[in-house]
Amino acid sequence: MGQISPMLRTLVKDALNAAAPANAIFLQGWVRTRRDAKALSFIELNDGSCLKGLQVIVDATLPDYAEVARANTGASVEVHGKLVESKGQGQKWEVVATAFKVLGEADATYPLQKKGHTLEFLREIAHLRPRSNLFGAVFRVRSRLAYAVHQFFQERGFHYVHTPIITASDAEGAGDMFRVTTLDLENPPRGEDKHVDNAKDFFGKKTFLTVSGQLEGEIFAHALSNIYTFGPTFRAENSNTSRHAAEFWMIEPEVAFCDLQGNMDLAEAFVKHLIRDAKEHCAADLEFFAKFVDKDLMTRLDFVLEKPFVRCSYTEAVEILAKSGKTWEHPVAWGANLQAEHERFLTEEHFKCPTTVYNYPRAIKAFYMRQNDGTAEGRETVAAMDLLVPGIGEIIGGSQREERLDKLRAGMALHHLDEKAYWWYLDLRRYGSVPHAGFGLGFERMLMFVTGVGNIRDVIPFARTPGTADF
RNA sequence: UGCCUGGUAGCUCAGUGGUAGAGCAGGUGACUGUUAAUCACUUGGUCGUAGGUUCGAUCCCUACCCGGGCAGCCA
Repeated sequence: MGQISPMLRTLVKDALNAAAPANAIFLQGWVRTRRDAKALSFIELNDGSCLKGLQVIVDATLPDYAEVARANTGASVEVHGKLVESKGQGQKWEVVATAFKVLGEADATYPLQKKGHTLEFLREIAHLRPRSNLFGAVFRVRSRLAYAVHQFFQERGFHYVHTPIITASDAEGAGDMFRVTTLDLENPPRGEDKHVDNAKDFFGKKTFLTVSGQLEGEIFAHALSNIYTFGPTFRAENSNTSRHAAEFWMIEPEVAFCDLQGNMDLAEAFVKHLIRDAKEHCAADLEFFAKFVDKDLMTRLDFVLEKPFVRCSYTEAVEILAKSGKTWEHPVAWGANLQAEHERFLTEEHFKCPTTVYNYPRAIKAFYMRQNDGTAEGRETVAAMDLLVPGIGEIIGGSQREERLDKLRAGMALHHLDEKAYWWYLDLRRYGSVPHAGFGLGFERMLMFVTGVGNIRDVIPFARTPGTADF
């Protein structure tokens, strides 16, 4: 790895980082652009190993020179040659070819020409866009951060739990679910009462794609103490925004013997770890984003790394919003949910910093969140938290969970949930219950924050949004 | 789902109530250690779909389809 061999393929990344010239090197990749001169041709070769390409010189006297005419933008090629210091400006190393071969041509219909394309157009060619500078960089960062997620938790003694993708829990309150069925939709089996007989379905009951692994995660936190999940999640909501997708990846740690404070500490450390890791391991790609996507990217990332996040209770937040002198499209009142405009004001204008809002009104939060003790009549709160970041809004949502059986049952009653469906969840409170807490981080939203890319469709390889499931 | 906005050449866009242009890509040629190379010439479009208004619609109106933005829902 990282070696230059005359026989084995060398990655462009390793060639560019070479310490010394090499008499023989072998490269394979795709042509980004070709410039022909009278006596030679210049070919920029990219293989996705890094942002930059490697300049290949093919002399017109080379027996293989006829191949160069076929090496248009997008073609795949292989090159044997010498790695030498460049005679031209703009790059340290270049390869003088001794043998040159086109493996797969790309004719004039190749859509990714060497010019600016809109993100909208590139989405329509999602099978080719990873070959562009921007998307190559985005998906290298995505890969690296997925690794960093595991690294962060594994180094802290967390165990990775694979929670189910198909679930029968149909009321977790996290959103509308996709139905999973093998029934014949044209002619489903029907019972005596003419209703569809779900007992005849594959699993013997109604099943769905998961909206969260949290409840199953809690089971494992009650055994392995510190766990996390990292997998695909599905929401059947008709959301048409730049930060919602029907299929996205979520990271959900769940920690036994942990309260809301510990949860907020973990969330902050986690976000900072991911940013630090991207800066360290994806420096060239981040510089590209800073240059072409978001001029303020580096300043923002540094700022987030250096500053402690602001923590602000929901009640304080409401007071700040009420006193701001702003006119709100959605009125500010204790008991109402904070709207995007409110969250944006807090994190972008008031605090100008990632902000964790905690202790939300009980009535607007999920049944499993822990009821805070000693709250005023009519102002009951739960130990919930949302981490808001400038530009994106909510990136993390979490809470301390209700570990007391009687309080949990009261919460379920409040939300009109059937205890029978949650018998195993209630059992966790019957047998060895412990205070515990966790959160969910939207992986794509984190990627948007780290890359500056403004649309969730552009940080996931093949986006699934309402009306679109191509590729 | 609601509101707003757009759909003109392969791509990025301009344009006008009298049936259309530029840049890039493509083609031809010139030139050059070039670097989104440069220069000259050149190919290329039933102006999203269906109706309507009008002597006449790419332009105005309506509906629909598709893209995008914002909001709600949330991660």
